Amino acid sequence: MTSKPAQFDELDRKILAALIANARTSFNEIGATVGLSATAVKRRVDKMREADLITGFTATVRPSALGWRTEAYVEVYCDSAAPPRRLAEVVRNYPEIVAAMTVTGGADALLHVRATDVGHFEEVLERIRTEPFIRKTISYMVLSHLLTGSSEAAGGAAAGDAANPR
Amino acid sequence: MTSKPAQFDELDRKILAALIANARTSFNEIGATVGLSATAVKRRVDKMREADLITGFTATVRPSALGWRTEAYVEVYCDSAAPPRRLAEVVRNYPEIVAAMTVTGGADALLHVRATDVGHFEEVLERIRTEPFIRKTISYMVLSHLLTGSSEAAGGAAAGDAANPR
DNA sequence: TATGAAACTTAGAAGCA
DNA sequence: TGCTTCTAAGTTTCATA
Repeated sequence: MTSKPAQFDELDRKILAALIANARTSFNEIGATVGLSATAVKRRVDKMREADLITGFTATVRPSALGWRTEAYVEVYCDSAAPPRRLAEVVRNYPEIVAAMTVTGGADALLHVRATDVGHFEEVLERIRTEPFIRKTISYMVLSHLLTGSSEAAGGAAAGDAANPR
Repeated sequence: MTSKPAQFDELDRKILAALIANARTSFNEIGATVGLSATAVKRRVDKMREADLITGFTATVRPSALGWRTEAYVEVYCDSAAPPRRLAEVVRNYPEIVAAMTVTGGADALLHVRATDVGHFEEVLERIRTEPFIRKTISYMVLSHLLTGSSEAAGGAAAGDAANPR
C-alpha cells in the first residue's frame, strides 16, 4: 500500500462533475474539457472507483413516469426499548421506503416513502403502524418539489457538480 | 403523432432495472438476461429516454468521501404571504440544499440540507433564517441511515429495480 | 411495428515509450 | 503521463415477420 491516500484534486473534481452530469461522457470528451488525455482521465476515474468515491453508475428515472406519484416523509416514534438495528430490519421489508434514518428531535426515525397514489400510501402507512414497537407516526405529504432536476425530485437521480452535494 | 403512448412492458422494466443497477451494463449483456438482441435493447432504451422515462445516466458518489459529512432535514415556516415560487428562488441560491419541497402539515416546506460539518450547517441555517419571509425553522439532524445503498443514503444515487421506487 | 444479423464506427483496455 | 494497438461496445442499415 502506498502512503498517500490518493488525494482528490481540482481535476478529479471536474471529472467527477462531468460524470455526475452524464455518466456516458467519453473519457476523451472529459479529457478535452479538463485538459487531460483520455488515458489519464480513465486512470483517475479508476482510482476514484477504487477509493469508493464513485460508487457506481446508474440510470436516473422519473418515478412519476413509472406510476410512483405520491411521496411523503414519515416521522416514526418507537417504544423506548427498540434499538435502531431492529428498525433497520423492518424498513428493509418495505420497497416503498426509499430512505430511512435516525434523527434528532422528537421522532426516532424519518422515513421517505413513495407510493403509487394516496390509497397505496395509506395502505403502507397502516402496515408500518402495526409493526410491534412503533408507537405512532406523523406524515408529511410532499406537495411539490422546489428544486427541479434535483436528485431526490427525480427520485434517486444525481445531478450537479462535485463541489456540491447535489 | 401516433395514438399509442408507447406502453411500458415487462421487458422494459427488466432493462430499466439492469440500467439502474449499473448504467454501464452492455446492451448485449442486458439482452442475454432479458432474451433480446443488443439492437432491440438499445431501441427500447432509446424510446425510454425519448419518453423521458429515463432522464439520464449519472455517477453515484459517496458524499462523505467528498467531505459532506453532515446532513439534516429542516422544516421551514414562512409568513403567510410568501408564495412557494418565492421560496423556490431562495432555495436555488443554496448549494447545500439538495432537495426542497412544499409539504402538508404545520411547516410550509421541508429542506434536505448537506454540509461539511455541524459548523457549516449552523452557518447555512443562520443564512436561511435571515431570508426575509422565513419565520422559523426546525432542524432534524440525520444521525445514521437505516437503508444502506439507498439512493439518498448515497446522496443522489439511484439503486434498485424499476418495480420499486428505490 | 418490432425484431435480429451484419457492417460500420467509436470508445474502452492494456502495453509501451 | 501520453501514445498506440487491440478489443469490445455502441450505432446504423437492412432484411424479415
